[in-house]
Amino acid sequence: MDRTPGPKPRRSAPRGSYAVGDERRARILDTAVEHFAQWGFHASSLARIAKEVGITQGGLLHHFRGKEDLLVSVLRHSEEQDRERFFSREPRSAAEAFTVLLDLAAHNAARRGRTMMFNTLAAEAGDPGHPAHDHFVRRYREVIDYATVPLRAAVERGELAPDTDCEAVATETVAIMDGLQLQWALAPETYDMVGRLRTYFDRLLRSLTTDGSGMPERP
Amino acid sequence: MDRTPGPKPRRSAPRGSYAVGDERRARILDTAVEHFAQWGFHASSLARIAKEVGITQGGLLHHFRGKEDLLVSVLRHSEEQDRERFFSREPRSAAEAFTVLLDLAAHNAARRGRTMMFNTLAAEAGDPGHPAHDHFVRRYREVIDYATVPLRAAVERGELAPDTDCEAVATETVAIMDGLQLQWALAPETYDMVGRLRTYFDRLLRSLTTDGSGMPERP
DNA sequence: GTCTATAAGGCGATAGAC
DNA sequence: GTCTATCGCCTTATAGAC
Repeated sequence: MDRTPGPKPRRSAPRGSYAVGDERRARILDTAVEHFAQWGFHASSLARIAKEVGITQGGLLHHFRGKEDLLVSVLRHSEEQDRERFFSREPRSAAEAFTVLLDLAAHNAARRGRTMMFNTLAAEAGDPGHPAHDHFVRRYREVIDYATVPLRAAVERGELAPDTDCEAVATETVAIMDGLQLQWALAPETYDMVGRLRTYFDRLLRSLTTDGSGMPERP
Repeated sequence: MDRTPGPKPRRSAPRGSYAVGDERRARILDTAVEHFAQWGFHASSLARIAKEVGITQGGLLHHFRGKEDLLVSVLRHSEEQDRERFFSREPRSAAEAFTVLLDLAAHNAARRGRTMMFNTLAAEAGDPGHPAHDHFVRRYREVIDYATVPLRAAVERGELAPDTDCEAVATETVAIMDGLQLQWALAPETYDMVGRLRTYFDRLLRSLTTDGSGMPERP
């Protein structure tokens, strides 16, 4: 489905033979995403994942210590990609920050498996005993903190109303994105997730802006 | 459906509980909620549910045809309760409609298992092969339609801005509630879900209210 | 209404061959 | 790096006793 474009030697890669091994590893990760999306963590099966990759369960366990290790690896891998692609530099205005989130939503709509995986795992992880519980607690803390920064800066610059509760807006923004993703997942072909999000940002920004100007033109 | 041909009117027995024979059935439903919450559908186990109820798997299967029947029964039972409690009469204003939703959020925060079950199942059901897929597609359609009605009425009465996209607002409101529930589920003791929702409604209602001064025009 | 027994199969993890 | 074989346990569903 989606090929990871940048095979970078994260661990010290002596001799080229690692490239081959890493590609198999990457294929396992991609396949695991689809399975965690459809089955969640508990009901996913290493044997089924391995079979789809074209190896056996024993072969898969050469690359990952066990099921939990696979899950954590998948989550880490996925989110590192996103961090690089969307959150590597600071937006220069609140409107630009929202535009980045619209790009993210569009990207998510283009990778159904990964998006559905996050829907399912984020929900499952509410159980304190879930192997990804701590991961998601930390993730939401980070994401909301990150989204709060450009809002605060915009308030400082007088771009947004001075009494804006930036963390509340950030929380709400993350919630809306998750909620729309949940609805989108039920009918991905017909549901305009990005359009819904744009409508929301449009009104949000208008209500936070003192002079009543809305979002900039869409890219 | 199982047990339909009973002469006993299980439905609308307003005096707080079930006939003695159906009490076991109700206990199974309650227990199943907790298990579907923690494990989702696929990874839940009839034997574990039965054991917690205090019977065997075989005993449980006397009340429900199989696992899917149990799931459908749980969903139907849960949502009928909510429909009666929260959505049996039409709100008189947009503000009152939002108040009902705040009550619902407070109620959800007070029944962790059921709320987490809906988080997990709604996410899992994105898979078209999931036994609750059609159920959730229908449910979101109904909920959004239902939420749209009082908004349209409020626009007609001049209570809200005439250019309000009522279905968009309804969609967004449902999304926010789901998104906040997802975050709440990760830390139910410390997360003020109702407060967050109230903050959102406050700003939403303010931005939708026509007070005659400088409401910017929008396509 | 609940039990036991059983069928037929899937699970994760480990061990060792090559 | 991948295979096969295996362990012990779990799964849903059915059949029949009481």
